[in-house]
Amino acid sequence: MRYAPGHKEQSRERILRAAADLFRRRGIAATGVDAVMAAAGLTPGGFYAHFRSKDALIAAAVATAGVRARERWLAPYAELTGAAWVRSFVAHYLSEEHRDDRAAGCFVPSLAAEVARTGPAPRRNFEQGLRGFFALVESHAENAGAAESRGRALSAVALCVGGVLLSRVVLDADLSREILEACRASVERLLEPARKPAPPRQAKRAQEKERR
Amino acid sequence: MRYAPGHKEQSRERILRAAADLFRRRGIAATGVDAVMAAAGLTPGGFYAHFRSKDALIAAAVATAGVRARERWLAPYAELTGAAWVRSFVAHYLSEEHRDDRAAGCFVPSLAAEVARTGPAPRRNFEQGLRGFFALVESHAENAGAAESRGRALSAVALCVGGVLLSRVVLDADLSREILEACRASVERLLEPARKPAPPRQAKRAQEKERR
DNA sequence: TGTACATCAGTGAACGCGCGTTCACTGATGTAC
DNA sequence: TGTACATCAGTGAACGCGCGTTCACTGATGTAC
Repeated sequence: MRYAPGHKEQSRERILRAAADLFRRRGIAATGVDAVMAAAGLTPGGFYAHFRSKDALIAAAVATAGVRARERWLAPYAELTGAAWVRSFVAHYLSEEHRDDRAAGCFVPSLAAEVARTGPAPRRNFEQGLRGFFALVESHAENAGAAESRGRALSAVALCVGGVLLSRVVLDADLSREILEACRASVERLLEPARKPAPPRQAKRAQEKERR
Repeated sequence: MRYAPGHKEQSRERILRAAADLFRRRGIAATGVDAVMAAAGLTPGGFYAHFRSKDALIAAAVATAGVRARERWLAPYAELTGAAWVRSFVAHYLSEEHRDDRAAGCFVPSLAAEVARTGPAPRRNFEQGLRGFFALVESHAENAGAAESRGRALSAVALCVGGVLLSRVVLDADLSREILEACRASVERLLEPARKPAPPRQAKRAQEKERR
């Protein structure tokens, strides 16, 4: 039905978005080319005018999912910094909404394990998205620039990813919420400035002040 | 070739171990029944004398992988406690050896995302193994019994799982090692007793003493 | 301005292949008499 | 103790189906003269 010349790039975008969504929701191996094309409003035969193979689609869709994650997690509270940013970020990332929204959620918990088993091209693109995630957390966290801030950012991301992953696999709704809550608290604790030997309660008050 | 009556249970065990290994290494959706049976030294036709379907195998293999994880991570340093146990545990769990040994490694980073997309039976078995993992960390960590120890244990597990997951997907060997190292440090920091307002350096010395 | 042809961006049927599953058959062991 | 039969624990070929991929064809748009 769509024959208009000059629209090929738009079709490609639709295919990529459909693939990024379906891969996150159902898994890469479990998603066929036919399903992706149908979700993009096209027939299976046209696929190979856009991509050389399913492997090529996987690599491109991983990159797309990374870019969409950046849009989702970077833009909304870009003006915040320090403890306020951390609080706002974990409240969204480690939320029940994000846990339940696999299709539009972060690509890392959904795709990491499967991408780790693929060839170098998808992994390269995944790594690029992941570096962006690391940089996002490092640049907004309280102790940006400090010697240990890089390691803190890496492990804060690992903790966020692990938390969402575990909260999704668990059947017990109470346990799932408990995991999210525990991870929120621990990420905040991890990204606290550690240089001050002050007891935690005073540190918390200082953060509250800064938030206003 | 194996016709001896009374050996059925052993065949079943071999199938389960082969499935648990292959699922972790190649993924659940990407592993066929034929491959599992071949790895168990049997032909594909015999499979349905042991399991009603591939779904039934998935549920049983997840349970098997959970039990084997318990053997691997519980037994070796069961006599240690507190900071010494934490140090020893993360040194093994967040090691390059574990990262590179997907087949015999922990089932959580390998299978969580895929199991989260399956039916209730595999997820139930996965959850049971995960609860064991939580209990393992909570019971050995320094602040066992404290009010916050449960949340600390949950998030420490999430951090360990996320760390291994990210270290596996990344192509850059330096970044992969950096992730593991950062997570080791952060898990130790998370499981530190938090009540003492002492600066980190003194706390570290105290842990070193306890280790001897 | 109209007509003929080329190109774009698909359609839709077909291909070979591997998957999960079924089933008729078989060799080794156990049991009855 | 020997023989006949039943049962156990598989084998191996076949089935339908869905997958990734190919290809002849087609309707809409652009270009030449």
